[in-house]
Amino acid sequence: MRISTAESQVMRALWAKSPLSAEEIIAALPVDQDWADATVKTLLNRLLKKDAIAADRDGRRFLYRPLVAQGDYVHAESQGLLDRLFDGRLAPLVAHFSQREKLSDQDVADLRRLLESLDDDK
Amino acid sequence: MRISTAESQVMRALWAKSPLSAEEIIAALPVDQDWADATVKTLLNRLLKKDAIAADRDGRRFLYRPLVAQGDYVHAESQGLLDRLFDGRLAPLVAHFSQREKLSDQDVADLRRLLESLDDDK
DNA sequence: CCGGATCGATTACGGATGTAAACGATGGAG
DNA sequence: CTCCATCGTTTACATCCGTAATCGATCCGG
Repeated sequence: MRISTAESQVMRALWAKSPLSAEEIIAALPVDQDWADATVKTLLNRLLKKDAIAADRDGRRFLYRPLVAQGDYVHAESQGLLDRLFDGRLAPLVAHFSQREKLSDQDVADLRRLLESLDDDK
Repeated sequence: MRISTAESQVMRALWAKSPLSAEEIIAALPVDQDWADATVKTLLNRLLKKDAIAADRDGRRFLYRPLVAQGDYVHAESQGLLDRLFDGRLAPLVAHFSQREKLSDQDVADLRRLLESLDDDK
């Protein structure tokens, strides 16, 4: 059962902090993403139906929490993109970005550190 | 106007080689992706309507060629994923992969080379 | 010159998605 | 006790997507 992009915004909020009430989730969404409350309610219900989240009653309201691990979702999505666009491999994606948008110094530094830590493992 | 995942398979074929006739495109699609001919025709028409490709008459048939540059598409998709899942930054994605599936030696080597070439630019 | 094969164009159709209003239960204010 | 505000639930609806059948024009073999 797939999590759509709109739904992923809700998951995002829950992955950042949970459990949260519907109201809190609405508040936690990016400002530029201004959905009607009803819209978020719909997304919550769809996620419930997909067993991507669970709801625990807390008085008259519910507190929601993720059932799908962020890592699993992120991995599936990322791998899907790599498969579709980069023959499933990571380096070409990084290469792509290094040519288009210059990588930020921050990114380069992070990547460098990452590779070093890989060395250490060996 | 967005290019869907199914449509992107067709684009993939055209980016690899163009112009191609519908028949050639069908042949060029991955074997595991066995669509009815009619399906590919539909996708071609949708892509035409979206101005993602163009068709030039060649006798009784058409030869199709991409109008959208592969780089542009790839960039939009990739950036979208990064924005949705990694706060728009690249390093966290790489970090993610380095934790889950071990990066292949190939990938690591490629990344290392990439970073070195970035150094050279400076 | 005719009928079948072949193209592209048109139409179909169920399910997912984005977006949201309407409805029904219920708890709290007065 | 009653009525409104507030939740979650149900229903709505246009569009997109995946998948494909059908239709109409046209070319080729006989």
